[in-house]
Amino acid sequence: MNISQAAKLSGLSVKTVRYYADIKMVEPARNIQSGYRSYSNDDVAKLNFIGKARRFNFSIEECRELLSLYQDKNRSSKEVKKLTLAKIASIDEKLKEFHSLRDELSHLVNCCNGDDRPSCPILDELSK
Amino acid sequence: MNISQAAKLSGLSVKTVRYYADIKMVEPARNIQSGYRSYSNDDVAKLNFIGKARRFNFSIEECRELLSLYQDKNRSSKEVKKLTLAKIASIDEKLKEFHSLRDELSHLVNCCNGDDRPSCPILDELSK
DNA sequence: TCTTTACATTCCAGTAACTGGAGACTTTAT
DNA sequence: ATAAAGTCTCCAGTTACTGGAATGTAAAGA
Repeated sequence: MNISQAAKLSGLSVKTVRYYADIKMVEPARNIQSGYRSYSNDDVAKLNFIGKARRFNFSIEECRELLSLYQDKNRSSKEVKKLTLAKIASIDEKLKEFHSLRDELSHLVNCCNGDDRPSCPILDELSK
Repeated sequence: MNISQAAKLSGLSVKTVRYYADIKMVEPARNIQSGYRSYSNDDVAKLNFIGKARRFNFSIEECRELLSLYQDKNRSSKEVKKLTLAKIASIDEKLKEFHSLRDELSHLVNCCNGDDRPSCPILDELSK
């Protein structure tokens, strides 16, 4: 199938699918006449896999790792679990950051009367 | 003072401080002989301000806005509050995303025995 | 004073993961 | 036959820096 079909089936944009071909993550066959990329169902499955992994916040490099594990029928689940646990830990980090950020900002907003006078605790805090 | 001093006082890297000069956010005076950037206490205050705002996840463009409000003695607190509320909303968005991401991943990890056998619910889920 | 060392400058390239657009070619539909 | 839609490659831009090379200046020690 052509790239737009593959894109539609995998829920990715054509640009993104082409990008994944460029970086050799999913390299489709080529139609010899037209030079068009020709995607198999297998290629689409990989695109799907990558799309999901990206939505799970795995980086492209991590996706590459996962993909090779995915394609290796003899792989163990240990490595995948390790990778995923590390990912969870980094998400926890981010969560902590964002929570404290949110708390600080909402505290500041609550102190700010938000009228037309120049007094503003948010800016005051920022400039301390 | 020289750039490294300003960097130290503001808690930013020299590269970053130079970058902020390049993009005309904090433009220090110049020593005519040497061509070295010469930072005033006021410049350092601005750097501090920007550093904090960046840590609060404001973008460079938003920092520019805040900085101009900060430097405008006649500004109202309304605009700042508006900007900050919008920022909180976007943080809430991110928090929601990360929470559900975390939940999904930890669910998968709990299902995965993590041994040397190829069976792995994480990859199974990814490939669905 | 000379020299070494530390600090400064500019400019170019690279990061992550795409996205947008130009110009050219192919396929499909009318 | 022609027009519209799809595809190709290649280049540039995004965000907010970071790293490095080549070069110039300043400060400290012998």
